Amino acid sequence: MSKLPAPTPSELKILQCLWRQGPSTVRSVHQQLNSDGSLSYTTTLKQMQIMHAKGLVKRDDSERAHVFMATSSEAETQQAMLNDFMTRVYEGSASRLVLQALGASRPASSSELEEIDRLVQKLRADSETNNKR
Amino acid sequence: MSKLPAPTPSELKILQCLWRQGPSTVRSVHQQLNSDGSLSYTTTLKQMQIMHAKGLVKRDDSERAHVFMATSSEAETQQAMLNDFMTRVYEGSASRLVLQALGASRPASSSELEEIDRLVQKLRADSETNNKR
DNA sequence: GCCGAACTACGACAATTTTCGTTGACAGCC
DNA sequence: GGCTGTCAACGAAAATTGTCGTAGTTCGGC
Repeated sequence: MSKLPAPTPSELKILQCLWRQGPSTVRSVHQQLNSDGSLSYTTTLKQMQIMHAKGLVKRDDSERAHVFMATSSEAETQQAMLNDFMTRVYEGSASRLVLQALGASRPASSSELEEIDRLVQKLRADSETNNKR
Repeated sequence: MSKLPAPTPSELKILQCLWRQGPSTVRSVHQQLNSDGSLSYTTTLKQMQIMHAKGLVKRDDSERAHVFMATSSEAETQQAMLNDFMTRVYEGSASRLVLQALGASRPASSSELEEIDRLVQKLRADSETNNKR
């Protein structure tokens, strides 16, 4: 499995559309992404052709209007982008990234904090176990 | 205070050098960044000139070898880049970003987890207080 | 007073990203 | 059978990024 390139900002918007909607035609993506009509149809088409050439999307061309779908899941793509970002900006330190993300302007909600708390407890328990033995 | 543009990947490397070393000449940055000598001096110089034009760095040109320093602190820059990344990739959800960062291949160390834990407890306590009143 | 070394400034060039117009194919309708 | 509208493909243009060579300036030593 060869590595996919990181999507550019515009490519990411198209991928997010495909993740929300599932397999879609160019027109469908274009309308979702461009409700204000500021962009031309061929712009979206070209982007998706480039993304297909890069392997970011797969294509079913059995119908006249080709149907595109994302090659990687949203979680996989986010994880790859996050790892790159963490390496570049935080020199690989997940904890510093997390501390700053939690301290950001818009703090997480109560239930979100609970979920994070659960994960942290679990990780701490795991690390305890590994250190003991 | 007008907003600074996000640094590109190479620009970020230069900024990280300036944060580590403090105010530095082009040559100093170039040597730190390019111990293998694969890049030319003028490349680094040009980058830093562009960064100066963008306002990413300030310059003291009272000496012949100009001395550059970062305009924003590392924490401020990281925070801005993180907010942008969070918006673009996670649609603004800090918690989803945090959950994925903690679940990443390289888990945080024990003491780091403790620190995160402390912050989470504090945030939860704060949100309790705010909800009660 | 002149020379060479170190430094900045400027322009150029390739690659990438984002945008769009034009062209050619194809399906349905009258 | 020919017209009309929708679609993919292609080329091209502008902006950004990363790279470098050349030219011009200035300092210290001879």
